[in-house]
Amino acid sequence: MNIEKTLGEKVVEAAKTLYNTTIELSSVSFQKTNKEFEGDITLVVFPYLKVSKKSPEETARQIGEFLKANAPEVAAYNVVKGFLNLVVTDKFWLEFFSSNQQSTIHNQPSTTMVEYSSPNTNKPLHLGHVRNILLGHAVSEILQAVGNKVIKVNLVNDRGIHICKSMLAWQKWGNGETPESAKMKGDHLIGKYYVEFDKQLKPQIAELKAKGISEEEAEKKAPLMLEAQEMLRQWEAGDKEVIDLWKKMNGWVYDGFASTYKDLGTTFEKTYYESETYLLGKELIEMGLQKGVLQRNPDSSVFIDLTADKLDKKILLRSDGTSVYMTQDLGTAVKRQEEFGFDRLIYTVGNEQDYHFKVLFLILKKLGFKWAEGCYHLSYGMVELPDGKMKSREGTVVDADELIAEMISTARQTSEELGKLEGFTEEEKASLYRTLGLGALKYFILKVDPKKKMLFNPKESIDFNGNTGPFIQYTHARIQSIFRKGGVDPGSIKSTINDQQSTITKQEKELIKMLYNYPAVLKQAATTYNPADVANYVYDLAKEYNQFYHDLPILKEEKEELKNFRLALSARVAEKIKSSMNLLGIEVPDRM
RNA sequence: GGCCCCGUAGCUCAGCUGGAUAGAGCAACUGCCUUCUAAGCAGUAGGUCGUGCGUUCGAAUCGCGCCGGGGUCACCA
Repeated sequence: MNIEKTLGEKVVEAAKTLYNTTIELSSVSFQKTNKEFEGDITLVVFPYLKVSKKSPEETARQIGEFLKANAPEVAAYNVVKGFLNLVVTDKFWLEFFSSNQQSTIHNQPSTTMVEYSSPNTNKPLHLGHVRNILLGHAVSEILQAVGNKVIKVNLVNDRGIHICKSMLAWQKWGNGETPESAKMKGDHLIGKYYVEFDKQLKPQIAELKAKGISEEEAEKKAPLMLEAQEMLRQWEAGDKEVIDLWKKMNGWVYDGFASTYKDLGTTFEKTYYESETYLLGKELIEMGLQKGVLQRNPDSSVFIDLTADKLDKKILLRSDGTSVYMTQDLGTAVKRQEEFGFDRLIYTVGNEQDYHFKVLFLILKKLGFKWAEGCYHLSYGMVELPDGKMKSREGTVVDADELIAEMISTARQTSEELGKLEGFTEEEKASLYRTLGLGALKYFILKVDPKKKMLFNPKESIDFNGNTGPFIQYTHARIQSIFRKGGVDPGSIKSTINDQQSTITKQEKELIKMLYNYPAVLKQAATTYNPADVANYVYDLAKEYNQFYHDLPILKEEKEELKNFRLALSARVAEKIKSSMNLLGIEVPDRM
């Protein structure tokens, strides 16, 4: 059931009959009719003037007349300048609605791996990570909804100098403190020592600088820094004491992350650890050298020359034979391909790494991996605060756990003020506040186009009115309330409206049209990896429903037939709100 | 400096595969709860779509230049 296609074919016929010309079906495109004109679907006739050799108005009129005579779906038409507005019959919409069919979308199912989150283990998650996690999760859900097999993976950066900093600080000043003894989440505890390290390091650097050593040099030569580097060497050498400490402290961090992931409602099929992948990729270097794709410097470091592709030269192996970030990413990608045989691999990583991924994918192609075509960098903009960027070092970060707690508490406050929760147990209330607080946060982040940077104002961004998650959740709760009041089971409403004689109101038709559009929206969101398409759709749907709800009686409608139709319509809208929101990782309550 | 991204109402964002008088929300102002949840609905006000050329019957949308903001150009990750 596809009205565009049906009418498009008729337009092709019209061109044949009226102007004796063959036009391609694919070249016929319709758009939504503007609100201020009558009609559902509009054909812009300007492109056909050359063929018709008539004025825009006359051309539109002729095609309109043809369609009205030959397409049973067209009830009427009107012409405004070169715009042919077509009114689709109520019968068509009602039949679509009562058939309860999806206007199906064709999609090549594939196996898609989505990498997201990818945290460091030396500090807790902040708002930037939240955007990453929500995006990765939502994109995974959307891809799955259109029929792909999705494998969600996380790549944890659990090794390196930054972790040694936290370890060293804890060793020196921690007095054996644990998350239990400090009553702190593990990731926050580690973060505390990471900050402590920096605090202790600063005076050392200042001291060296006072002796006339350059800033850069001072940072490297400060005693604490030397100790941290020594610790990293011991880690790489497999020193048992260091490894044990590392395992213990990472364990704390993972417990902390697990709880944040749980709050955000995401899970991973597989977690990769850099401590296990950082040596990967070296054998690719040998292969690349043999293929002549890579070159070796006199100092025996290895690089690839991408200047012909308007990129730079990139080192892939240091002169001491150790690998770099890029090498590791190459190796990890190959390993993943071997393990899962994906068709697509999506990296959810901030846009500051655009260049890195451009290079990564290009090297994979040059090494001869065909599947590199299926690699994609889901690049997203930063989250900025009113006073600028978030920087961990400067403490200008919005902590994920604190933010979540704050959203939940605001939800509680708002709910208590409104006082609609009579009969709720304390647990039910607590669960609702979570649903609402997290709904507000997730929707706030996902409604904006991923590739754009976004501004988060802690004071103003927590809103529950207007274009927000709770507004949409509220609409769902409202619908469920109707069913409760009417003692109706939404699953078993029989809408037996007689579509021969009945007409539908503007509000009803708009809702049916939106239900009709859902698959197209989903497809669009999936092909552009953009959850914001779903977010904007579900907002529009909720807004449209609220209008319908306000303007027309549902339970109070006296005609049984019409009442059932409106109940059925409400049920279908509720379903769509629920499934759309679930794609965004947002739950919808039945009461609020 | 080279390359990449962005610039739409006071604020936060839609619209961008070219189409009609550029849309929402927030903030401001005004109405609507003895009627299915007012976290709602309706309305007023707010825009030379950064700017200048160009392509086109038609440009917020495409191209080029300029201005402004951000990112990135490690044998760091």
